[in-house]
Amino acid sequence: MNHRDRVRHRAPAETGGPPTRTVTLDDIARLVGVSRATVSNAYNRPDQLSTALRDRILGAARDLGYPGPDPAARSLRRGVAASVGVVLTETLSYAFSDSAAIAFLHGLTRRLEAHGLSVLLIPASPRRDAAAVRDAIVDGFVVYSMPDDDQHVSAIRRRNLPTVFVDQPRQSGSPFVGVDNLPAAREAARHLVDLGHRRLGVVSFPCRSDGHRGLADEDRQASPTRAVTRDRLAGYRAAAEAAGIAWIDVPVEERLRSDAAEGFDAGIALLTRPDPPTGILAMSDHLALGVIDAADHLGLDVPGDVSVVGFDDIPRAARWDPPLTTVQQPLTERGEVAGDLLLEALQHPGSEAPTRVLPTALVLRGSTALARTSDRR
Amino acid sequence: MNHRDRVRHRAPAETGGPPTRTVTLDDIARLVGVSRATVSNAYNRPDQLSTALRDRILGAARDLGYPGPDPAARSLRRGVAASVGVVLTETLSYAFSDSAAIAFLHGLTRRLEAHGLSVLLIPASPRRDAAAVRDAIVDGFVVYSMPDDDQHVSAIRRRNLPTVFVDQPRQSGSPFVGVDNLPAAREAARHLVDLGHRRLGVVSFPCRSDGHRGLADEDRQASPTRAVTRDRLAGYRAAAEAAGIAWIDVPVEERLRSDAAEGFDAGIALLTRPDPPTGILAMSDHLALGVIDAADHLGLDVPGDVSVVGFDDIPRAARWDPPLTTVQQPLTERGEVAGDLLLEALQHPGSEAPTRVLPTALVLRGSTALARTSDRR
DNA sequence: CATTCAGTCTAAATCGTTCCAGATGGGTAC
DNA sequence: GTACCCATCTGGAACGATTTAGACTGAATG
Repeated sequence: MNHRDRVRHRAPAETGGPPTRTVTLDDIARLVGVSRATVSNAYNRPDQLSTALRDRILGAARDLGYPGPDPAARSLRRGVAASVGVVLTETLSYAFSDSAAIAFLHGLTRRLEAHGLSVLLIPASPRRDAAAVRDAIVDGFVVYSMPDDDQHVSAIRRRNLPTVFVDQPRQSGSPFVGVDNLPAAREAARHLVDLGHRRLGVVSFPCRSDGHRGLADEDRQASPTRAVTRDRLAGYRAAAEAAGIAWIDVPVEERLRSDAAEGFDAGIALLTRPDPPTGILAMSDHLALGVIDAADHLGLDVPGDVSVVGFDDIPRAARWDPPLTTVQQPLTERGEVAGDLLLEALQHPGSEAPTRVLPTALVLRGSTALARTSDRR
Repeated sequence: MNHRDRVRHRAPAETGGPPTRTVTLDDIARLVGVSRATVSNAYNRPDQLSTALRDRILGAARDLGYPGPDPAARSLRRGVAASVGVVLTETLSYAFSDSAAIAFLHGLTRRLEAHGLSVLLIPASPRRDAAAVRDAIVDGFVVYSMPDDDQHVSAIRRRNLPTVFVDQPRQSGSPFVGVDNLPAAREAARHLVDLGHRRLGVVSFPCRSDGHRGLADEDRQASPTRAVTRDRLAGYRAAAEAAGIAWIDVPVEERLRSDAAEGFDAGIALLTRPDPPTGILAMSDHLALGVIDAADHLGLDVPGDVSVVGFDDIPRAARWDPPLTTVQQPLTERGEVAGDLLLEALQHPGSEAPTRVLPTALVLRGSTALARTSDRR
């Protein structure tokens, strides 16, 4: 705080004004004896001034310790941020423990960095207000699987910037990329039914963001706030009912996060029921792998005693013991497509908002098998 | 003069001036008939005006589709960005394929999001210029294992913002967090030597950013640009020479990235030499796992025919077949500490710059064993 | 000799806010 | 009636840059 007016010419901030920079364009201009415009040009348009003068300016800037043109001021004036905001389900750090989210970010950044765009990861946990979204200095947004009623999403809508929605209901006029969750989940469930399983169980994402952990009653199942949850649940149910299984008899264990620990917990809960399921549908591979661990822990064989189906096909799924039967979706590609769509929207603001639905495929591996004859009823 | 000024009062952009916002604070102020300051207060200091007026203002804003105060302008005026820039080795997308980087980001974001800070991931591949760094609207930086001579790093230095350096030489006055790579690597190599291995091989990170892939000659080994590479190499060497092994006889295979494919490639190269090593030191677990695959591919047994030691102790290492002997370092904690240090530096700009050296530990698992008696010389 | 021109450089307007230092005006205290 | 106060609201000066239009050279052109 002491040698600040080594450079500063105006009066020192007296009444605690806004935090001031130590050196500005103005200071350089004054020192060299040229106009601000020329200093600006020295940085941004080297062809607009003689090399001699430019060197003199840049030299003076170095001497004064000038940090270069202030990015905020530049962004304000130019109207461009050169960055893209990303908002993900749950907390920010959670994204780095979820393979699916990581793969998505991998694809997304691959596309965006090719255009020199930075990626702003915005904290958007349900408990925080939307200040971070309002203050995000970005040219556009990517919204990844957020609850429908989330305040961050509505704050983003209000920002009125190009926005790509991933795996959630598309908003009018905004590009969308995702998979068709309902039929994909239905196929997974039908697979179990076809193998003769009649007693099913589900490990689900949260239906609401109220921190509930345990069985989801009819009421909760009625309207999950995230589209992914809603659609997969509906898919499971459709296949079950098509096979004549009463949905009310299918326990749905709701868990807060998508990780193996939660999956384990849910697996224990399901498999220690009086009449335990012989086929379990998990909404993610992380959860499914936890369920397999739980079966293991209880001395049950997978797939001998219980079959397990996941969702996502993360790399680890194929290497697990037993290898996981799961619904494959193009995780990285989703990110790439999201990047492409956003770049397109940034370049042609008024254009049509495309919808890209990516394919899924049920991958049969070792975690599912025919139900025991005795269980088929 | 009709209602066309419902939104914009100035003339439509004629000569392609700066991109203008559709609606500004000014427009709301004019419409409601109050001053700009009052509209600003409606957003930022609700206690400074009557609820009635505030509602009227917010209502008008909604009617006009006002996106809220412009973040760039706000940031300029306030002097705060509410975000932190992160620069990582290699491309941005690469970070999402490297468990160590992911764990780091996990820890970092966990700390930063608790304070409502966003994280700006800045593309800093060696091939790009430092524009993204110069334009980054942030309050501080985190620099993660970058080459010493990197232009992005010098651009960050010039920005003169609080900066935390991770796993690379600390810059004067800046906080640092990392591990002591030299002794850690030395311990890893000594472990092999103690097991009787005399013919060693190394799989290394790049010594320079020139895209070289293959054996690193003496010259290249002399001064790797990244501290991590430098220190680990020196550690391996120290242990080898202490055991009387001539370093010139130890093949160092340099690879571009830290992943299993590169490790596999390097493993093949080492193990198909005329006099193949019986003990291999890899600078990361990703590389080490690739080496194990390579041995497998060649019909060699690990650890029977060749011992392998990794570095990092990523989650997968313990679950591999055979489980990997490796140098454990606190991956997530490094991120957390980096976050803490940066938060501290942001809150107390002038304060002492702390150095935090985290502990490492050699974890003995199944990928290393006694050298065959015939190999011990 | 007048004209054009390219190369440099400058002045002033602007980007969209926030915040400080009052102004206003009605109510309460004495 | 005067003094004081509190709650509201306003004016205008920042914040630190970019950009457009034009001024000033000296040289080249016709």
